[in-house]
Amino acid sequence: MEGERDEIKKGPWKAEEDEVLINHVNKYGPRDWSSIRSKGLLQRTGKSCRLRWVNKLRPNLKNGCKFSSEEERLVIELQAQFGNKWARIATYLPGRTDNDVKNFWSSRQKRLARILQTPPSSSPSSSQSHKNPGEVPFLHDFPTLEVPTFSASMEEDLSSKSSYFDNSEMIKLVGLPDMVEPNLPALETNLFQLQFNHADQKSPCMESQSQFPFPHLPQPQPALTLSPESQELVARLDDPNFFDVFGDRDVSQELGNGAQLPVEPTFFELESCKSCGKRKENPMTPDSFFDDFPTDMFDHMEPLPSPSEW
DNA sequence: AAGATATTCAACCGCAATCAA
DNA sequence: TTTGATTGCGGTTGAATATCT
Repeated sequence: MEGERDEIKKGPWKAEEDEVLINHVNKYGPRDWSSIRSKGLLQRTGKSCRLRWVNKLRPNLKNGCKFSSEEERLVIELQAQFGNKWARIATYLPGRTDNDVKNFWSSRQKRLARILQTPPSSSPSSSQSHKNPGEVPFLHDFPTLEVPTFSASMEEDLSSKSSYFDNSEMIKLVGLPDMVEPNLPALETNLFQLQFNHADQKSPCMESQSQFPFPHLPQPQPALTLSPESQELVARLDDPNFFDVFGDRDVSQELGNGAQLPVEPTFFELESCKSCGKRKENPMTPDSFFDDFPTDMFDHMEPLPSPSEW
């Protein structure tokens, strides 16, 4: 039985603990984390101390500040390039930690998964409204496929997301039964790249939104090629019927209000970070481009042909 | 107003790399 | 060279909060 003095404290940090940690860093610098406990300053592990410092106490952190559109774009591009190398990606985002990036990506993936998932027909009490009840369910009833061979970059991308999507989940999300490369994140990345390329060419809005200097990114790898099926899917972005793939749900509700067409760069409203902590009060700020489709763009869509005809 | 559901985010864990003795 | 300690990273969890019905 160890005395209370030797017990390791876990859980949320108190202000007093933060203070002790900050004092330690001021004295000795951000190192020797284990000595904090060995000196009896805190009952936290060195690991915990380091994490606290890196994620919350370090100066110049954008704590509580939602990712700007520029940051979102960067994360998406960098993730496509580096995979889930959050620490590396975070180095491109001043004031953001690997944990921030990781959390951003994780919640984003969950949201996408939810959006792309067809509501189970067995849940009529689902919170989704149904404008066209009984319409073609797009994303279910597909057989679970083995993950096929990908290009190198795609393999990495896919394997690195194993915790987010298992194979069958991935297939479901992509919803392309005979798609050779059922890689949603990669596909999404391509969609984004299309958008941003589009924006760069057509709109001055994006420029005006780049209000702070981000490092120049290495060129995205051309290995992110899509299968013909994927390319067709991407090409359908300009097709007003494209989002019929979401089936009969009232997607617009899920996608949020104030949305605009993705090809118009104005869908990214750069959120000010000056008053961090108010982020919830800016519903116009998108988390992803999916949030920025117009709420009524799904109102006049016709069902796509059955996926088997794609 | 209340319960259900979704989202966010802080913090933990395990593992690997690095360092120092 | 080995070994134990430390550090860093990515994945995961769960509580708090927000949103929806």
